[in-house]
Amino acid sequence: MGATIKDVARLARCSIKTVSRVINEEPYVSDELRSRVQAAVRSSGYAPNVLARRLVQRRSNMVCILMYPGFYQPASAVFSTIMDIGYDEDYDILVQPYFPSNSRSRNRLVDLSAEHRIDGFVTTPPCDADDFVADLLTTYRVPLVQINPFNRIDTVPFVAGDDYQGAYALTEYLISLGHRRIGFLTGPRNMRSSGDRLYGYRVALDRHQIPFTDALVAPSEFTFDGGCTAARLLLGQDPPPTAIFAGNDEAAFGALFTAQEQGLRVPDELSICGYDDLAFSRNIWPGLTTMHQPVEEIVETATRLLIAILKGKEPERRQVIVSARLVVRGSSGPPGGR
Amino acid sequence: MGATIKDVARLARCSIKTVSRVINEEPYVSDELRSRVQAAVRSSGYAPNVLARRLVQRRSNMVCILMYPGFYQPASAVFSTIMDIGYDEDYDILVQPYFPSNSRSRNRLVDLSAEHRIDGFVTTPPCDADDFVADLLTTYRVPLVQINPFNRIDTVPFVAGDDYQGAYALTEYLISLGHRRIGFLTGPRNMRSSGDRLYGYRVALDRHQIPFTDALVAPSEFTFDGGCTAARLLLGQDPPPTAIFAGNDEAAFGALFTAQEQGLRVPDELSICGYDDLAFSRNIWPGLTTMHQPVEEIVETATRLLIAILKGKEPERRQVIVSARLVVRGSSGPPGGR
DNA sequence: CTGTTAGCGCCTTCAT
DNA sequence: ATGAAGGCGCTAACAG
Repeated sequence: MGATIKDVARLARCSIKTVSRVINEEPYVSDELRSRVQAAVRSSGYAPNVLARRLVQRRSNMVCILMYPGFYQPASAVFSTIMDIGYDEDYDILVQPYFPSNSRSRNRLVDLSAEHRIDGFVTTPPCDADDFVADLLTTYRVPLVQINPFNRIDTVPFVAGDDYQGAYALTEYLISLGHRRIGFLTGPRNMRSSGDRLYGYRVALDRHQIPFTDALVAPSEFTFDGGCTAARLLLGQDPPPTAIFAGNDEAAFGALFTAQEQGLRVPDELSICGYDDLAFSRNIWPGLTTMHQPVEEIVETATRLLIAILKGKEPERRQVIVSARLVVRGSSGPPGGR
Repeated sequence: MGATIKDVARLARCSIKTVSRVINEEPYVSDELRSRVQAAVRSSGYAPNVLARRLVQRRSNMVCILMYPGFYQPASAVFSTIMDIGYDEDYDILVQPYFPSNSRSRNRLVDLSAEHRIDGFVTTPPCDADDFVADLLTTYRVPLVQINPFNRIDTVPFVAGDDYQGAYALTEYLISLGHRRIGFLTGPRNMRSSGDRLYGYRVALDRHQIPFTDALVAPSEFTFDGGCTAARLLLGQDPPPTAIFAGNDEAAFGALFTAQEQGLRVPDELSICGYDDLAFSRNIWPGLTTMHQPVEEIVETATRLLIAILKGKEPERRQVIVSARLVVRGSSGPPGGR
């Protein structure tokens, strides 16, 4: 059993409050007493009991980030960043899987908020497609920051990528290569970014006087399998598209797989682009051209925003939009390989 | 501010102890009182304060999983499983990045153990290559379960894949296809599984009277870039190997990339196999032949083992070895495409 | 500057 | 079967 504040007080021959002052770096302690306490802390191996502190302060110093399992991205790249923030700010960060509209997920969320264990939440898409999350947290008055929110609510802080701008830029890039028949793979309807990206694609076509064709838009659900199916659909057309812009990288991987399966040479016979720039996108042959979203940065900003709010430091911007950057790799080129 | 146990007691006209009995499902409460309390709980929206409970029980009900950031696998696939266990068993599960021998990581670990916030730990490779972890936790008497431990210590429970068996099986499979010149990509020296896999490869060669050649073994560090470099090295030989067995899937992805970069047809001109069966292995063209390690199962077993130990239910087996299964996909075939 | 007194919300012990 | 008292380890509020 570890030493408690009382043990330290006894060792340092002072009151527990003085010990408390020293370990919390409060002022009003004489240098001499301070160093006596510090010595006592060292010799006893004392460390504050975080649980007791949390109880009396009525704060758990824990935040929770809701993630939809099954997406590649959230994983490794992001965790290190998140946890580092936790360390800096003295928060424990709980990663919680959340399936929208799933009762088990919802119950878990209710428990976490009701039992006073979580000070604040960050949601990632498509978790917040389930209004339950925002409603519940509002009821319990637990602060929430959304990443790429489905609905941008004035009162809820968020950090989002600029999907419209990104999709516009990528489409324009393909057009500049000479492509005219550009297929597009969409994601779930309950995901804002999917809609915004489609819109960026449409506007870019429009600005360059390329007619929009319904038949060139196929649903991929933003998954690998969805990408395969959708790509097969588009490639079956006559004439087939010379380029496919998948609304996210996972779907693009599916499209790439399908193209290779059909013996198409990428990019000579077909250009394929994605969106997100997953860690894997540079590792897949021939390298995926995509829009880089600075996921680490987005997650970090959101988490810091939440913690700032929890600590009562009102940040100047509660709604942040981050732009995406084109990354050209081997999967794109001019139609017909020049 | 939520209702407390006192509020419920007042509403139900009984003592707080009775409320406590009801919410903890203890016996010795009359049916009538019990239902009165339950009604009061509902009408007040009471939920126990987990922080208070943790303090008085001197348990945080939190366990921590140490993961090395940068590996693909740990991520999405695994999290949902882990968190579900947490829900079942009423534990919060903290995922913590850990870099072996890194002082920041170490400090963080000290804090977590010293401040009474974590009841137990699970380590994943190569975190435990740093003896600091086991030493520290032993000192603080915090239970530990290791996944694929670097050193198997009698006193420390673990769950591990059978790397030797798996590598043996995969090598034998390649031999059965007719391969004789099989390259092997190794991982970091501080990773047990790397050594075991190499050993399985050697023994399989040996059993089939194929001479072991040093030049066919190249270091990959179990990363994509490592796989690229190592594959380039092997393919530069004369004659080049007809198959490459990468000690893990990430390195195999690198080898695959390099092969395609050099215009080699996989598997006709070169077979490539990996180990682990990452989620992505089926999504990369032409599909990676690999040994499937049931990662979810391993992580689940380890976590449940830890929680069982924490709850005082001594499990019958404290050291578990799980075997791997061959998964044949498009990246392997007979040498010379028959 | 330093110490004393009260809790935080809950569970444990021991009466009743 | 029920309740009263005490304390987990800490900090907040107020005295000295």
